[in-house]
Amino acid sequence: MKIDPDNKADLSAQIAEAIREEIMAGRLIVDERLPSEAELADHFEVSRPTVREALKRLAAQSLIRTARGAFGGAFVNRLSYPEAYGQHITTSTLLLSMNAISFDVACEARYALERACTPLAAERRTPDMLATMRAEIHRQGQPGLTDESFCASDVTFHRALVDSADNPVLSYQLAGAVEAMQPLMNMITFTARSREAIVGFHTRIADALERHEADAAQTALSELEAYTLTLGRDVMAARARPRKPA
Amino acid sequence: MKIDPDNKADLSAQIAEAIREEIMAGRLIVDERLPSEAELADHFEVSRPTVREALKRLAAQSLIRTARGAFGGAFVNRLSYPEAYGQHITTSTLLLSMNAISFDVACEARYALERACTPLAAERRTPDMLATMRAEIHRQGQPGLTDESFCASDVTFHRALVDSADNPVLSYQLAGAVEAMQPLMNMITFTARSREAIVGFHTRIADALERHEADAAQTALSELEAYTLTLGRDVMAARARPRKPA
DNA sequence: GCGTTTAAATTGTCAGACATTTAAATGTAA
DNA sequence: TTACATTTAAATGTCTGACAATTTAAACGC
Repeated sequence: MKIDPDNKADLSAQIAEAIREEIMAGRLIVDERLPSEAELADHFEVSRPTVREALKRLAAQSLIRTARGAFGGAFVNRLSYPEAYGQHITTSTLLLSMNAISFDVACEARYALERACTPLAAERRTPDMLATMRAEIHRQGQPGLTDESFCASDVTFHRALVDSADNPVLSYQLAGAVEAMQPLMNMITFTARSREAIVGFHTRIADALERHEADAAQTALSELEAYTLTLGRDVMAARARPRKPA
Repeated sequence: MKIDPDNKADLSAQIAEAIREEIMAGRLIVDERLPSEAELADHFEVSRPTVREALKRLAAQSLIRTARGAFGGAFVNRLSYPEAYGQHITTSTLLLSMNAISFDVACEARYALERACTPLAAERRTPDMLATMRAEIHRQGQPGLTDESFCASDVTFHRALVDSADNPVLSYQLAGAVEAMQPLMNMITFTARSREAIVGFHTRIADALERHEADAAQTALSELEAYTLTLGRDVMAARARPRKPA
């Protein structure tokens, strides 16, 4: 780890990249301690603040963690699921919100991925997960619920559906697709009738999973997708129309 | 954006988090310029190096970009697909390599997600994408190919399959699942016979997509999954057995 | 009017210092 | 000997002040 040519880019970025590659390649393993900031500064022939900026970059990606005090320092961090979830959700959300992704495209991706989980979920769903889904369905039927709370409950329901597949890698990958849709969904006004319809779909999905019927669950999911699409399209059409209606 | 209580955590982490929330909430919009480092230091009542560490954290997540010179500064960055891809792949790869994820679990997730793309890919596949798949299949049949190159070609083939669904959000989400498997796949020794089998599955998939037959493609994918699983299990079993066989 | 120069603003980097935290080593008393 | 308090050393966290490099806009000269 001593590559630093006559590059023009920021030194801190180069140093961060050099260390990152060491970690990605497995040459720095989990919980291994990096040299101290002073030693790194000496090694790369830069000042300590520059090294620190590089380390902060790595810390922001959860690649390292730091500890103060004697025998402290920077350590290669074991990327935990919560950390990975958080980063994935952040990235996915920003990607969708900043790139004018159409509601249709995001919706299609989300439901396609969720359907992928359904066969596994139908096979492995636990009473616990079913109870979570039922609870959220019940919450979604409450009259006083705000649109935002309804959306949040919707996310919780779908996450339970995904988690029912009992595959942490799948849950991780899906987290981005499901959570990133929330800002888009939050723009929708859920009327009493549309809520009723959605609760109906959710109930069909939960029922199907309970009976281990993957196909029925997939069908319900597809119909929910189609229904969501119509709700979203109305919103997007209204948004595209700048002339405000009185 | 002026929240900084008597928290114990690093100031640079707090400041980064405060700015990150502004961006995520949309209160700082794309291409908007942040205050200069000096102004931020003044605002948060910290020194400039501390502010800089915070900004580097954000830059590492592609949330901001910086420009030098007059009228330079830090700007909210529009997260591009390549940047999002890169971050997602990094995170996914590390998550798998550092958490003792079983080959089975990773494999199951990957193929479940790929099957989710198949119906769309069968509908929308372009001659271009088919040509890419055929080219990779041809490469995979070359005799002199190293295991690593075979793996790389495998990834390219599967990415073409995913991209055929013509949904950038789907491609982005899948990138993590497909690419992160590569280190695991690289541990496998692909014999001539296993390569022949895999090429056979790939050909069946490409043929099915060409004929717009989603079901046939999914079936082939499932069989490929099962076959990959047996290959992977052999490797993992050998790894788990420390007594070296002469 | 146009090209050149100058100035100003801003990030990038450096040096050195002090503050804070942590764990090990040491010392002390029951 | 054991338990507890103190010291010490190593490391990160933070600050101050300065200079370098870069980029744009304005001033200037022709």
